Amino acid sequence: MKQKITIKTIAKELGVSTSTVSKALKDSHEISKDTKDKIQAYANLYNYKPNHLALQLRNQKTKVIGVILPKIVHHFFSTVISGIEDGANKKGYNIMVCFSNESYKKEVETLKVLSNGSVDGIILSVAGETLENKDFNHFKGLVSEEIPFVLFDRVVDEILCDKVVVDDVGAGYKATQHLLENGRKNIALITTPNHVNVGALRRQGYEKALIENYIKTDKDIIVEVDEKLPLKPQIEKVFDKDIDGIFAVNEIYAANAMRMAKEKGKTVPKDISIIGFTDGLISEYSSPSITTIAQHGFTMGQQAVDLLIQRIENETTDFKPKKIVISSNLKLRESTKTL
Amino acid sequence: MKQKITIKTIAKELGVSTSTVSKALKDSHEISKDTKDKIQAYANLYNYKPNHLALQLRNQKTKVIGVILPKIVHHFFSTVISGIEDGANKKGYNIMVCFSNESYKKEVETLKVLSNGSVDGIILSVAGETLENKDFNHFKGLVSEEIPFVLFDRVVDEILCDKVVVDDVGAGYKATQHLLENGRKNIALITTPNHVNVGALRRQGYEKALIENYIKTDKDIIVEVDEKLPLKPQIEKVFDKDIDGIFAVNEIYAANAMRMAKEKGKTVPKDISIIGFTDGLISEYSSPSITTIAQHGFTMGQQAVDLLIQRIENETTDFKPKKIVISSNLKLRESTKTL
DNA sequence: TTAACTCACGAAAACGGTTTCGTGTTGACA
DNA sequence: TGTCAACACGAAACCGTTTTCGTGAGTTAA
Repeated sequence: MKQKITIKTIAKELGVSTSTVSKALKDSHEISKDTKDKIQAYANLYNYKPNHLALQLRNQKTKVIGVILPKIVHHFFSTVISGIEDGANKKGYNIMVCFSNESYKKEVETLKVLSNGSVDGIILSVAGETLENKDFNHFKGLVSEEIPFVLFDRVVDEILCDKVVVDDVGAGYKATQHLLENGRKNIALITTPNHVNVGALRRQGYEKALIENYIKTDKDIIVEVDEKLPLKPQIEKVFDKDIDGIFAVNEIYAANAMRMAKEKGKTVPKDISIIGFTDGLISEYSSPSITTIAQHGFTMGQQAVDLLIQRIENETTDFKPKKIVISSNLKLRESTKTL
Repeated sequence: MKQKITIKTIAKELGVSTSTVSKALKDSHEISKDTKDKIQAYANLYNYKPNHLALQLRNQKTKVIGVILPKIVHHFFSTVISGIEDGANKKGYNIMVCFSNESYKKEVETLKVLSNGSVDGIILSVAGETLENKDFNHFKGLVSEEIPFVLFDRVVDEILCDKVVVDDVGAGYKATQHLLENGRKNIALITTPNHVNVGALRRQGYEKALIENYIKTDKDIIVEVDEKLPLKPQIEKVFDKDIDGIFAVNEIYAANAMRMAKEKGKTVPKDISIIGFTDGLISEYSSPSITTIAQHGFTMGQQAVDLLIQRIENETTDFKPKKIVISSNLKLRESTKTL
């Protein structure tokens, strides 16, 4: 890289002190117009840019926000990033994005790297493996160092920090209720293992809706997908039973359920209604298109970053963690159309 | 944030100089075992972490790579990010991700922010508006400052820097050829306006294949989609003509074409074959699933970051820009199945 | 006994800025 | 003519770390 021009070079060239240059560039009243003009002209000519690192060191802040996600090639998470970036940008922050790839080890390492002063605060959604392990010491460390820290979507209740989540129970309830209102009685649930808390919460909503409608939950039509095994046979299982509705806790499961329905000679939504989660492109473009719960990822990202920046800038007097619950809503499409 | 422990605090507490602390923490032979033990124990106890900013300032390098993309909620781009992050991580770099949102102005601003020393190098895919404007001065500025800079996918030939692209012409050719081999004769093209160079290149491949097969290109069955107008009617237009194949230059266009085919009472792939671009989830989960050109975004990201890091670390003797062409390949699915 | 050498550590500069606190020179006013 | 304020600028400290170059004390060999 070319040798960058610094305040020192300008000072030397123009025979003034660095303080004068610094002040002149900030248009300080302390400096005479003549000198200011001369310095500013020189700076412009040589395209002077203040070195960000030096400023960061002096100001003890980086104006950078660290974001750690389990994965990126995923509609919901990329939408959230988009919201975070938008919110951050409006307040003059940049974002540094890292991925845990659902791995506990990588999450710990990444957190360590980011917490050494590279960023002013961190936004994170917990890796799958970490949720499984239930080892949250790395988060506790962060909190005790008082580094501003916001969890979103996949959160851990026992960590005392700001959080942004969707109303997963309510969403599961709404989805199931919608199927029930469509006259469906035997509603299968395709969900994640219980340690993934969002899955567990959505399941609670599902069960709540069933109970309110005096329907017994039937373990045989509930699948807890094991991500390590092939998806298809696991989903196929529920089709052995007599079902007329499916609630899947994410888009991929929903799309696969739909495909399986077709293979089994069932028509959607005539024979069977399907509802998914996450309003992604698959749901929109599949045919029939899939009714889903919209998660408002963009909003979540914005809210998360707003919370974080509040912590960063307020030198908060109020230490009580805040929790924002984003309400989700149903996006009606063809897969649950009443005939 | 809690007051961080620094080398200075340690030095003061232990009554030694900062240089001694620094050396002790690096296990320097200059320091006696006793002193080292004492200092290291203290550092561990108080969880000392060296301040990254100070190191960056001293070493004049950040170990951070800036990435600027037109958008993120997009399968291809998120895949590329994933590849970049992977490659960067392996070499000990982090990535700072920003978005131009297809806007020229934001691209210029973001570039300015990143080029003030916050990053060691930049990877970028050009914003749509910039391609339209053809104003590339901000890139030229970067290059003349000799900041390591890699363009990918949406590149500008006149900028002298490393580049990573897919073989768009070849891909367009392969796609069209495949349709021709399926016995299709009247192949529509749904593409972007010509200023988006990837669209233009894919079109070249399309035309080349037609010419080689002695088929006249018919302007009436080529749509240049205007992103500012609703997509559907623009696609509908080609269905007025007698077509039996469609090559769409991206996934969204392909999915919409498929939907329109259905609306028009045409069966895919019996009446009409459809082929898309970008191997995303829509193509995989649509039904019938859509044959596409796989773009290998992950590989592109890795290659781009490898090129960049070479530039950053080699203090390159060889100033000649490199261009890597990633060859794409056909992913056969149902939408072009021969019956 | 003295020169030479090793050991263990400290002082200071450097990275690129900002900011506080002088300070020498004017000019105005009593 | 003496006093004081305003003006325009510079010196130096500071942010946290690394690194070069001393340097004093102790040890060894001549």
